[in-house]
Amino acid sequence: MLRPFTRSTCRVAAIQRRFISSKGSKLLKPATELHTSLASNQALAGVNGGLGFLKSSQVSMSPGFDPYDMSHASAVKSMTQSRDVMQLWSLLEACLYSKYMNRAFAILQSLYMVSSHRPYFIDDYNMYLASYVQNGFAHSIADLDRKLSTDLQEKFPACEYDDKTLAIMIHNALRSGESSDTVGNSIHTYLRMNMKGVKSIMSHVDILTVSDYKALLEEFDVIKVYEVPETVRSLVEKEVTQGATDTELVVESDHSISTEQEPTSASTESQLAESIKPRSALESTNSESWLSLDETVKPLEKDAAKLTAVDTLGMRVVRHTLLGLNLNEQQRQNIAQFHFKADENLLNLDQKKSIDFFEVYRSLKSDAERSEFEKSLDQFNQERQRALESRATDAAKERWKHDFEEARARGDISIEKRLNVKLWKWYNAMLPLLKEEVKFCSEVMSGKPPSRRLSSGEIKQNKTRQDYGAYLSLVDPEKMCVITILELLKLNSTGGVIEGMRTARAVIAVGKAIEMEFRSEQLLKSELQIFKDVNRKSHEFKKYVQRAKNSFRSIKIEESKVVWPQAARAKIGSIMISMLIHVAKVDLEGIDPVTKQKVHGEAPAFSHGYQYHNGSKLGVLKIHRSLIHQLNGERLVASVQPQLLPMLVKPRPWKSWNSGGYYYTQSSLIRSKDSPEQMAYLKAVSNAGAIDTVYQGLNVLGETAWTVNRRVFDVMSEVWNSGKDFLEIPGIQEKLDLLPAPPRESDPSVHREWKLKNKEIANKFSSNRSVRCDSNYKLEIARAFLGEKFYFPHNLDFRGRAYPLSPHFNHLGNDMSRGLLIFWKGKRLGPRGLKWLKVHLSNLFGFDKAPLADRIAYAEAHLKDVKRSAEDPLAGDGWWMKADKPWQALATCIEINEAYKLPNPEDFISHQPVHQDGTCNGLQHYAALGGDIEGATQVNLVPNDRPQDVYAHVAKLVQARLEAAAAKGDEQAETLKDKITRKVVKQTVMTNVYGVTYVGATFQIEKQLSHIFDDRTYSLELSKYLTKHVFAAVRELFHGAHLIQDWLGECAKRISKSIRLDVDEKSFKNGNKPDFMSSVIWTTPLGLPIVQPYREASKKQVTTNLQTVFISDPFSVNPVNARRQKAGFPPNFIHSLDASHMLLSAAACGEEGLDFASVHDSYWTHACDVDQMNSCLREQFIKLHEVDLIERLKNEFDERYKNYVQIAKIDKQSELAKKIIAIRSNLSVKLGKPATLADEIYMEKRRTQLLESEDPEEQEIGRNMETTVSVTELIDNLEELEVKKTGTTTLMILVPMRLPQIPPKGNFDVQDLRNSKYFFS
Amino acid sequence: MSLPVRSLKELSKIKHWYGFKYLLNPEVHQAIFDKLRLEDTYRDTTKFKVLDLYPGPSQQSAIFYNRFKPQQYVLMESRADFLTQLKKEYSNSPIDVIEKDPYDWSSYVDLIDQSKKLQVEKQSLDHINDSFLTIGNLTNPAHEGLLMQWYSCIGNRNWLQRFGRVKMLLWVPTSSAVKLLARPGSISRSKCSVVREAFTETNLVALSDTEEVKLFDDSVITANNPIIISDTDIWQIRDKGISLLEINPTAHHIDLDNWEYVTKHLLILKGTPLIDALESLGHGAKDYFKDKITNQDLLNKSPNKLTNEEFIYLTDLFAKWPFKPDIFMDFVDIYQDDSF
DNA sequence: GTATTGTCTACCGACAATATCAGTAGGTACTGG
DNA sequence: CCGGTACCTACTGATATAAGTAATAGACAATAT
Repeated sequence: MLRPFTRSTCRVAAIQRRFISSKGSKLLKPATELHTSLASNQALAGVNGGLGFLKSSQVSMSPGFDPYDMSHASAVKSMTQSRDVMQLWSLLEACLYSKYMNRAFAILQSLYMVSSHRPYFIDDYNMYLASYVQNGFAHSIADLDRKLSTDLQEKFPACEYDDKTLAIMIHNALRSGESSDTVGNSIHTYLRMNMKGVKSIMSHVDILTVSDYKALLEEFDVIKVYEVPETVRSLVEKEVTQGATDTELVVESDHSISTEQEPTSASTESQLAESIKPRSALESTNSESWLSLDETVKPLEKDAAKLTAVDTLGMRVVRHTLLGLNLNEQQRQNIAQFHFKADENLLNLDQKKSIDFFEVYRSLKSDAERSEFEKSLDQFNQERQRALESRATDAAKERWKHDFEEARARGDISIEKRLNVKLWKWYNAMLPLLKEEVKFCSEVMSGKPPSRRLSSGEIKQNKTRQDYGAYLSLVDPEKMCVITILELLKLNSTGGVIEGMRTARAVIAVGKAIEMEFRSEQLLKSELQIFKDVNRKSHEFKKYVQRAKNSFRSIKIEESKVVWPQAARAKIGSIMISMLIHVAKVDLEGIDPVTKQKVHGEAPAFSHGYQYHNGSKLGVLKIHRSLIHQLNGERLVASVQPQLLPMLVKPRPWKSWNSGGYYYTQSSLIRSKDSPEQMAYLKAVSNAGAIDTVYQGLNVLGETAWTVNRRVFDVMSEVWNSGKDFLEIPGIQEKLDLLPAPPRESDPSVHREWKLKNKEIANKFSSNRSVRCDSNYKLEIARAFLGEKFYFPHNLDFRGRAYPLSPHFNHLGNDMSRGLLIFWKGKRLGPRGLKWLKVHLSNLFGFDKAPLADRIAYAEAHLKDVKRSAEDPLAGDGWWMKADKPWQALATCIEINEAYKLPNPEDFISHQPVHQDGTCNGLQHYAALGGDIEGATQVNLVPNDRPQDVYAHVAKLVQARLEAAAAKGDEQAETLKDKITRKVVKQTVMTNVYGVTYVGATFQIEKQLSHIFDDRTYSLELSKYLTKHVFAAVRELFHGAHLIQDWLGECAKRISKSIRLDVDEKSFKNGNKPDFMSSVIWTTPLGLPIVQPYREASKKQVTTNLQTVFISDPFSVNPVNARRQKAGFPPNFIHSLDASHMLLSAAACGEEGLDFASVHDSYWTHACDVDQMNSCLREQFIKLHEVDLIERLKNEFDERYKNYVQIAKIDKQSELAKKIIAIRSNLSVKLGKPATLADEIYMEKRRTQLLESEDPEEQEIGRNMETTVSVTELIDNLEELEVKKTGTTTLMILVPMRLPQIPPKGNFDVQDLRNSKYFFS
Repeated sequence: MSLPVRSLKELSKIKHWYGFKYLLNPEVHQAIFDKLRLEDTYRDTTKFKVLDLYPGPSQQSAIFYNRFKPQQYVLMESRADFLTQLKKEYSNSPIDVIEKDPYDWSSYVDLIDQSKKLQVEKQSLDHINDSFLTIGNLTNPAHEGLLMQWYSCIGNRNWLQRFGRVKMLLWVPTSSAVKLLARPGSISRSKCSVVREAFTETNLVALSDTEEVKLFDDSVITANNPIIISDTDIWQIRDKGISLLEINPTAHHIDLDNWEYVTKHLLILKGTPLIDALESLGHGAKDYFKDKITNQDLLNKSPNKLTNEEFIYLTDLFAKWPFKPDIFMDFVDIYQDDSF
């Protein structure tokens, strides 16, 4: 086919178009004048440069912050140092929180020795000092003054105090209790010492408390109101103005120290509650309309009438507001009885009663009411969220205790049988053990000499205590015990272990969970510290406090940079687990094999051992059989990390690379796989404020409120409780029955068969169990969130794709999870909405390749089925179960059915997310990049009457090829030719985008063909043959796409095989081949820098209490894995584009007020908003692809990898080769030894340095310098000189790294897709 | 009739050795056979049958045949480069060339049970089978697994060992020989050496002259007094040498399932005193064994110092343990992802 | 500097081998000059 | 008092482990000659 437009002419067209659209744009050179580098990317930036690419790529281009951005030696050094610093930090932090001040000071001294860290040292010192003050080690103002001056003058002379230091001094002075004069004088001095102004000192809200500010303002009058940071200003002002006249003084019973105050009695309370009047606006509507509810709202559990209301005042307000709404009697009663105390109503993890907030919300009639309701709910949820993130472990413990005591009270004989009773016993046995260990540790840590002579074993033990001791006293021992038990139960049957788990995973998981708990606790504690004096309790005021707290938390989280090293986690975890192993016992009953008598006994519940896999040992932690049975039936929702559940309030918006998501848990914007490299880029870009669009999009995703679809949940719950398998949920399995072993003397092949079969059985068994277990989690989480309003905080994978942070239950999950989720907010269907809902149903049934009208018709034709399915899902033929995605289909059936119950179905308020999916989204982006029309048509970029089905089309092409071959007498073609269905090729076409290899595809196709042909060898042979045709067909159809794919792969290969000029000899350790260190780095259109994390793994063994574990060291400097870099780049690049598209669409939809959710290439919104979303996403796709992204990528590469060299092979006889040989021998003479590749590189480096020098003379020298590289620059047809084969006649030389030519672009115009109905559908 | 014996010079032209190594000096071969005194075992050559696995260049096969003139001599070879040569060389000779892979268990079923090209006499377990000998070359370290499986077949009394105690002469990498011959207390002591001890009497007949010799226990060298083969007699020697093992199966009465479980697990912690290592056998194993074992010395021994007798003793205790774990669940099935 | 041998084998979310020993680096105590 | 040396400890890197190698074929990298 003729392709009249080359890429460059196309570029001219694009630029001209832009010229028209962006009037007055200055910088518009003709395309031919565009040279490499960012200058041209500035021109290319065009409309979408504003998205962030431009700024970001400039930021990330400046070297220095990335460990790989320097010579090898310094990289190693810096990485080693950062590892040291990280370890020291985490130890320092642990010591401070455990109040090992001496040890902390010693660590501080070590940190001080790390030279590269020196500039930041003051932060560490401040942390120490703050803790020193907080823990009451400073006895007087003068005392601390003395300490500060000795420390900074003698111990750390190169370190200077900063404004935070002063804030700490001021805080200390204020809390010293010394005479007002003394305090005042000191404060004066401190304020005068400021480095960046008084305001800068005052900005440290994490040090100064509200009462500090107040004192400074009022009592001492040394600061002005405007110098108080904004977030606390309102608090302080309020306090000042309201002063002591405030009658509303109530002592807050704070949730984490609630034991201190007894709650007020119920009677006073109700009086108080009475005194607070509901909003007048609501009062007016109050009387008339509580009849308007259609149905009675059922409470979740009726009981708990005995519970007295003991909620705090703030919550009483909430209740009162709620009662002020239009509610029916039942609802009123529920609310009146409801226990509005946040930490007693985390979620209905227990069988406690709770209110179906969703039902209440849905029954409200006016917007005003709804918004009032939501306001109250949100406020309530704020408290609950905090309680949830910080108290859930206690809740688990309480439950065990409760079960235990209940069983004992009842004199239950089967008491031993109950799981929770056992757990409670273990917990009680473990606790003293742990406490003792903590005591030993603190003795060791505080450097106390042992009271007696120690055995060598004890000395050793104490040595290891040095490693983990500091971490062990951070979290309340009770919590640590609970966490350990829960984590181990959670990990049952993971990692391919039949009745247990991998030790390595277990120890790390426990360590991590403890760390998480520590972080939450730490945040809470410091929050209490700061706000402890704030006790004024007006409704308004509470809001200020809330706001101040939130911003305080953000500061705290952003500030914390420490994570426990993996090794430390493992060590802590192993300590905890060994203790548990030691105490946790189960009672047994068995048959003595000799006497055949029944015997009773006791054995550890957990056992540490090993198993082999392919000759490698694997540490395993087995759980005793007798427990396994119990675990199967248990609801283990408690063991879900409470910090990672869906949130009851809107996630903290993303503001920087490490600030966003949960409130008490730090999460990172990007889930980097131990890649400090990408982190470095990310921080740089984030600090430069270049990725705001990313945050924007991500925040839209986080702000979408969800609730659980109760009707679907009820059906699922019923099915679940039956224990039978249903749809994708496997049934309960009693136990694993393996086949009996064949007699020893049977043929080895028989033994082998037996082993394979057993493996298969075990595999099936454990996969079934894990699926069932996972479903259990989903259901239990869903149950806990019934009637709740919740949100999913998101972050990104390393390519920028968004994922919810909460595991198990989220909208990215399987059909079951998705079927359980609906939008909290409801929207009236309207005419379009109703249509889309029908389309959605049809899509869920797999009827998605037809024109929209047909799909609507399909749904309409099945309205009767819909009705039956919706009204009695488990009776009848279960039509909905036949759908591709049955649970979602059921949810949709229910909505459609409800809608049709109304006189006008369009009036129905819909909560069902309706999906619009890209057809082969990867190929869509490829087609847009390559501009090939045929490909674009196939993936619906080109407007068409009916959607195109790529897979069917490929199948057709293959069929045509086979027919042609068969006609020529090809037997295999003849056999295959009428068997090519869509399904046969589907997987291969899909995975083609991911770079599936010929071999891989062969297996895929074989899997399909094996359904047709019985003979395995034959079908394998056929599939080999067929794969060739499928590959060829795909290649033909997506010609442009493949050229791009190849180009991307080639770029990645060259980059990952390129050498920086400032490598040093160390990386040349194996002969003349250096370690290649450069990974592929690019910037997405939104400005997100992506670094492919594929490097050679370097794992090390870490000794723990149980065994050694194999852990990768994130701070090692490893060469890249060129193969993975190459194979991964094309799909990763495309995914970075589809991620950009998604985030752009999210942001756009968010701006237009739509609820938006996405599963990468499937975008969801309310039925009535689908049209609007469709137009948004098309506009954003166009905006994204208006610029020639490939060209821009090349420019970015050219700039980033400028001056890199690569190795090439040329003919030894060529002129160039002779020249180079001559230069080399010259160099050798000069060096007095044979010149190596490293020497050549050094020479070239020298040349580029000269060329880039400021000094014109030096530049001149540089220009005249001849190096082995410079001579190649003069050759134009370098590529032609290159020889593929190695042999005696070839010469290895260095040439500048050059990227291949961009393939020509076809003439598909992305603007066309604006009118493509089926682009997403 | 005598078969021609190809010389080293001739054979060194072979390019592909498939990672195997062969002794290619006829004189040394003769010396080895002198030492082995096979005539003592196989007195009646009229019923003497030999199966030669992976004969490769088959120099040894020819020498063997010429020397012993067995009633039947079968070569089993699967590797194309060797096969063409073998077929050419022995097409009109008393030697049978079987084109089957000795790796496949089915090859033996075909050869013996189906096609009946080789008929082997089954003999009782009170003596070494005097009519059947297996010779083989498993010198490719990558195929060590097969060697170990053959060893375990001796214990199982299946495969070729179903015909009684069939002697085997196997060329193996010296590294494997070291492992197999390790005595209790040796640093190289591992499960396979316990297997050897349990099921066989294995002698080190000859080995190439490499540094690895030092890795053997002194007692092994003194007891066996092996012939040392010069580097130059073996093609592609590099630094990894080969050894010839004479394997004489013995009779045993071991509860194999439990025995395997116990030895396998204990030898993971081969340097840990038994008292601690035992706990890895299952929930509460330490407590159980501690009560049962009265010999304190045994409890303080580490597994790598245990003799097979001691392992059998432990196995016996293990078998009698009422709460012993399910030994057949002793594997992990690695995550396999098959959507579609 | 080449010939053979070894290692992969579709992207992401994701989740991991371990015991033991030899050799070495580094620190300490002791001793002799 | 100093340097040197013997001795000890901690750390690192290498090696063995089990024992069918699931299917397949070709590129590419690593290693040995």
